[in-house]
Amino acid sequence: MSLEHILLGLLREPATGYDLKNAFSESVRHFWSAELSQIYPTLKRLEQRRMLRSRVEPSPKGPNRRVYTLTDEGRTELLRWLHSGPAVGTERFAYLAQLYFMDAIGDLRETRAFMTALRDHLSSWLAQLRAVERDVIAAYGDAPERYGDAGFHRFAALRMGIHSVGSKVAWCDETLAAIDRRLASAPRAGAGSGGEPDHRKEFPS
Amino acid sequence: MSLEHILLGLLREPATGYDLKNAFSESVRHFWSAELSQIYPTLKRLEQRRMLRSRVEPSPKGPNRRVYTLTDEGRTELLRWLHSGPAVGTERFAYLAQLYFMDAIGDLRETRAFMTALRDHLSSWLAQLRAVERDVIAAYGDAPERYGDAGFHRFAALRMGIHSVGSKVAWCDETLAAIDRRLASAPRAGAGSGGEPDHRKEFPS
DNA sequence: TAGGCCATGTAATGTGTTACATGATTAG
DNA sequence: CTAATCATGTAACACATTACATGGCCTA
Repeated sequence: MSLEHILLGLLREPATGYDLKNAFSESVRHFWSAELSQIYPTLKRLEQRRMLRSRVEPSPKGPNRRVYTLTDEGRTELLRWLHSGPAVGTERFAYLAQLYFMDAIGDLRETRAFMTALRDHLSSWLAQLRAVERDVIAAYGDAPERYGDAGFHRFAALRMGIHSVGSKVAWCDETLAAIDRRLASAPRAGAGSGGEPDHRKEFPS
Repeated sequence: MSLEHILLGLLREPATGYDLKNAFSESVRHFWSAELSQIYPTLKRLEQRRMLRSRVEPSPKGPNRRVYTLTDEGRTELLRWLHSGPAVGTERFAYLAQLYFMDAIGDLRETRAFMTALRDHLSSWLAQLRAVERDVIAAYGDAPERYGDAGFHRFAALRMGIHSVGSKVAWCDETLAAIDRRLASAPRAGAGSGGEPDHRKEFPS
């Protein structure tokens, strides 16, 4: 399970469940999401397995806080995960599944609306990522190989987002252009004039 | 749940659980994965909700087969899903999480090995996608706007994979180059010479 | 005084994975 | 005769989402 490992990674500095939730909203959300109601039981489980230890402290604001810290076992498990090679092959793209089956609607203008909405979403995401990049470069310079270790790794992850989301925006534009050409030649509904490449055995993504 | 909707999409033609599993291995696997042990109960559930109907038939090879077909309710639900706008915001990238925390190892050569393995994986994936694209173009021409409706949508999904995976390979190369520059200036382990941009509030992906 | 943030959790339900269990037919 | 493919499923467990439940402190 990756959530456990992400929590171990974040807990290299002690934190409460609530703090960790904020870390998700701030930075981690771009590659993983989790709710408090998932974080709390997961922390408890990790403590039972002795990967974390916790103590209750009074809070300056609000109720007592339970602060978790990483144990040696936890640190070992984190390193084991990091050494286990890239965790690939679990990606899921619900919106691609929708597009893949969207011929069922039988009206390409619906596909066009879908792709436009997707493009909007992706391009605002890209704008956010570029803004972060701009801030980081302004603060630390444009040579990430001279950043600190944590900064170097995080900048690399940020760059992947920029590459990947950017390429998807480009794909939306390409696809919208193809849709418009298709609509121009057959403004109503569906079937193009060519053969039906029901390449069901082959795939997208 | 998207698996349910994907099954409804595939069941525009009648099929058995086993057939559907094969559809996953052949085409759907590039944006979703599912095991038989998940498919069978999901089909049963969909039948209970009257979105599918099934009948048992003798099989030419092997045991009897239970063939599922879409009902009107099922078709309606499929269309509802397709009309509900792009399902975004649920993407999870476990390997980015690993990279993000990989400074914990304290040896950049480990990061280099990780990125190399990731690059290998992604570029063989890309090669597969390009091979499919080549076959489709050979069979149906290079103008997808003249494909049939299903083919047009599936080709669009394929193109997203090519854009997206291709951009990730480029990102691996960029990152490996940065790692090598960094290793050249500080061959041992960790800390670069610049500041420590622990931009924990900022993020990747 | 109303709403937001701090801070904790549980319960119910839904979704997904891994392992187990069975057995016929067919191709090598 | 052996392995792959066809074909069905259950059981146990792991993971995730949504809704519920509580309550103090601070700011507008």
